[in-house]
Amino acid sequence: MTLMNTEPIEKIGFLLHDAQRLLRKRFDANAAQYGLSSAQWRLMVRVVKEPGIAQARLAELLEIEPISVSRLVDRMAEAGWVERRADDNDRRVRMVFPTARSRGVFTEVKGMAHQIFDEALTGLSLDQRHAFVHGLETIIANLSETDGASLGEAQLKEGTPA
Amino acid sequence: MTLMNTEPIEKIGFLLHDAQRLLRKRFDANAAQYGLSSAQWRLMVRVVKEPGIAQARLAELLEIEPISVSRLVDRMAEAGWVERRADDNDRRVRMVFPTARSRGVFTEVKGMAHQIFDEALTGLSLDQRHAFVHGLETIIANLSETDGASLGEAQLKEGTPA
DNA sequence: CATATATTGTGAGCATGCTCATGAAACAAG
DNA sequence: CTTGTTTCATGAGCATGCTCACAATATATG
Repeated sequence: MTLMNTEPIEKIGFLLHDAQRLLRKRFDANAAQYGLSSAQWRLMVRVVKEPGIAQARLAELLEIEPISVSRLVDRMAEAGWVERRADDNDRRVRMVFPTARSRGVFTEVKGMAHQIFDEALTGLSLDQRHAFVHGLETIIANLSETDGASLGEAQLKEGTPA
Repeated sequence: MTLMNTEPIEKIGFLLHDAQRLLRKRFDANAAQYGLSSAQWRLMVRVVKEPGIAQARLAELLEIEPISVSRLVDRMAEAGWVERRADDNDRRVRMVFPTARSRGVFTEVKGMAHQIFDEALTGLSLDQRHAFVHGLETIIANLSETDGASLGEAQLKEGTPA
């Protein structure tokens, strides 16, 4: 099936969707033994790296909405992964700290994720891996430029810094 | 910088996640004018290609659970994208057909998706695009093989915590 | 035929994302 | 200080996925 001379454009939407879903499923299946989801893992990484981070900052880094962070932290606090504390300098802010339990499993889960990624990339040479990462980074850069609607509204956002 | 062996590995989870999310957001933003989501679009493609397809078959093709198809078809039937009909040969089955409206916008949305994919891949040569698609297909193949838990069954399950 | 098993679809309820709206607190001008 | 604006967090409610459970139907087997 290497006769695919038709442009790969048609397929990338479905391929990207499938690859991401499979990777997330695999991570979730392995992290379930810790009671941790992939969304919670992404948040935990940030909190462990920057204890006391504000939820608004987490939303910015994770590129999800603040309300989504709110719900995620709700469940993670209840599960004992993080805890909220008030910020004495800004009473609007709820600082998020990792628990001892978070710090305990962090390295372990990180290693697990590494194994999964390694398995996912099995069969690709170093050059091929770099080419693949380059493709991902290109897509992210292209679609981040005019993050809203592209067709029909692209003009409106020209020259918008961020 | 001596051994770049692990460097791309660390990032691909987050990169894949980001690229897929951006692509989906861009599609949804543009398809919103039709009142169509990306999940509904994926299902519509299958239904237009194979009118009368059973929900169980859709679940298999879309690689989601039958219950998810059920809810999706519920909303799409209500929105006038598809309609359910009984199968005279198997009274368990609910056949799914595209409406005239579906067939009407199909080509249009397909073109829109193509434009988005084209924009996403801007700056990549044909070779680079093929290399990227090859990477995606490799990941999908690697993770589809043992679709369940990999490490969970192999090693880590020994000392199950919690 | 009768009974056991498999398949098809769905209800209940949860996780993770979203939009829209709102309250509390901080900040900027006057 | 007062007022208007911005920022931070969250409530309400929806879309899309999931697991678990179950009813209806089809199929295989004794």
